[in-house]
Amino acid sequence: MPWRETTDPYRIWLSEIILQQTRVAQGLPYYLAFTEQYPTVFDLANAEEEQVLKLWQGLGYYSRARNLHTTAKYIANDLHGVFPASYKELLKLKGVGDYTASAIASICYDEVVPVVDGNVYRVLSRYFNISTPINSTEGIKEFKKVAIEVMEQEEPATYNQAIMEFGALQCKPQNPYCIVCPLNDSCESLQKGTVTSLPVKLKKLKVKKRYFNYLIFLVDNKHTVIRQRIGKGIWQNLYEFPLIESDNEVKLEYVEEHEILKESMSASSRNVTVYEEEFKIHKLSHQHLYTRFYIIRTNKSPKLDDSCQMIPIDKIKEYPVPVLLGNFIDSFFKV
DNA sequence: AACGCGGGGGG
DNA sequence: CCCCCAGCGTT
Repeated sequence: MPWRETTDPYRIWLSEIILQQTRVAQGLPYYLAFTEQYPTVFDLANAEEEQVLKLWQGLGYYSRARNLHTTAKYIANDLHGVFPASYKELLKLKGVGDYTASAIASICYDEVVPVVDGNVYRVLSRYFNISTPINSTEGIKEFKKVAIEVMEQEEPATYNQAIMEFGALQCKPQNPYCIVCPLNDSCESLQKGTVTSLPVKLKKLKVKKRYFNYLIFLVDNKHTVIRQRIGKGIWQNLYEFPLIESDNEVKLEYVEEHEILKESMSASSRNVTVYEEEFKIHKLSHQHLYTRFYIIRTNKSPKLDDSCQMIPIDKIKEYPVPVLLGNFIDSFFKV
């Protein structure tokens, strides 16, 4: 892995942000793209947020990209490009929490601070047979304490990366091959037969259903309308098409009668069709989006509020969009 | 202390 | 269908 070949704090920081809640296989191409496009923290700081989000497109948890950019500007402009060099100071950076601060401090500055990520929770909970839920306040404190106690003092960078890799390759979530594990003679959960039930994690959230009705304007077959998502919620600062969200499935008439469409132009000057009757169900970890796309062909410029902008269709790929819309754009516009 | 936040991959 | 992933910020 390329981030194992450097101790440049910029690259270690970048790799750790990308890898938060993200598998190495998914994050690696993004790491390569970011280091290519932005070789230094100054290059990243000088970019527009929209460009950063575009390069981040598809990786999810977009607050990571926004915080990444904010922190890059802070380090480039206020700290003159010099990263904080301790766990305590790193922790103050936006988007850098306990795990990431420990990772950077140990890998770049040889500080003896343990990383406690999903892998480490699993290894420690099994080896010491600890059933405290890893996502409870108590569990977080308990595992951090244990991690500090058992941490090797000599090579913190190697130790931290090793215990994570041990969790990823040997002490795997499913079907760990304990018979060949080098720790099997002292692993408490293996002795007690609790390996498959550890680590303990508290309840999962209920998934919410939402209905997204996207309006795809085709003005003279050359322009379309998009707007940026603002405020709270999913996909903050990414772009999307004008959206009618509803509590339930709606019919074509509902969309045609909706004020967004009614006020945009007269019914006689447009033609509304459904792209695909079948819902496109986009699954996020906490909500399912039942999505339909409505194609609105017209020769007149629609009157929409100031948050919307009309753009040439051949420029649509320059805007950061969620995967759901990226897939639609690929299949519908074929650009 | 609980919740919101993406998307992909494996069993 | 489920769970998990080199977690963090907000409420």
